[in-house]
Amino acid sequence: METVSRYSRNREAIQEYLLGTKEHPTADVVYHALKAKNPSVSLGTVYRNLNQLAEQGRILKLSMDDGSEHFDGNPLPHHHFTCRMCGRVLDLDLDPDILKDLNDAASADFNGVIEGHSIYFYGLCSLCKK
Amino acid sequence: METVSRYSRNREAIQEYLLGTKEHPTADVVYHALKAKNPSVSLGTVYRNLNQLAEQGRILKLSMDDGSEHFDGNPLPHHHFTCRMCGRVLDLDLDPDILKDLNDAASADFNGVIEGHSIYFYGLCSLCKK
DNA sequence: GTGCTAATAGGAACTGTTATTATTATGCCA
DNA sequence: TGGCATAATAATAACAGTTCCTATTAGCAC
Repeated sequence: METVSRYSRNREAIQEYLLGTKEHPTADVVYHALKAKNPSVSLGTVYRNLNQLAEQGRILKLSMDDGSEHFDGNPLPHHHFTCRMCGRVLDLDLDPDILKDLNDAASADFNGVIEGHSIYFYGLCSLCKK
Repeated sequence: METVSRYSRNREAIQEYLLGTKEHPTADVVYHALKAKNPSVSLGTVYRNLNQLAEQGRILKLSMDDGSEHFDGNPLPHHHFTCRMCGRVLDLDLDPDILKDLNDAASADFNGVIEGHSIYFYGLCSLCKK
């Protein structure tokens, strides 16, 4: 079921929007942002393109602990933090050595193949800790 | 909004079911298992009690990467692995030292308070890797 | 340009979850 | 023990987020 993907103004706009923000918006937020510039976009289009971009590895899809999905314009492996007060999602970089140790430790007495992991940190962000 | 929780046959049955399985079922799976013994249970009751048990820390609620929620009768901190072929969720124990390093590394240049983390490993389980 | 097909808008349909309501059951206290 | 306040329940309606469907529009190879 391989489909060739043609140019699409909406898909471009979605990726641009994600690249231009440090936030990690939900599909709905992206939808409203796009709608501000082009009122005729459809929510279905936003979902289709977000998922397509994520499948192609051009953006990241984050499944948060509360079940909601957020999107991240930075496809490079990195980690995330969610504030339990305000719900904001922030980037968080980790020492690569730690991560290697982590996969090694997980593989230690596990009988399958560990290909990767997702880590979500939680707590209070700098604003909410006051 | 504190409510005292009384005894409930259904809640007991739900917890017993979770304790008696090594699987990590979804609410729906729990619902069908309970229904087999008592056809009059309602899906709403299952959700209410699963959430209540999770809030009380008597079970764990797992938000998987695909957005689905699974429940785990073992409330002690441990980690999970999801097979990308069959979708099964398995337990996975990690060296506590690694985890301490992980939180320390995350706290290093972060301005808020890191209270904890969830880690989800993925790959192929022992059955699917063949 | 013509023709093929991906992308689209709009809305219906679907899924998982929560809220509502009337009823039943638990457990305290006289 | 019986009465009472209220938690728990079953059934179902409502809801949110997401996917699916159909007719139409737009990229792009020729």
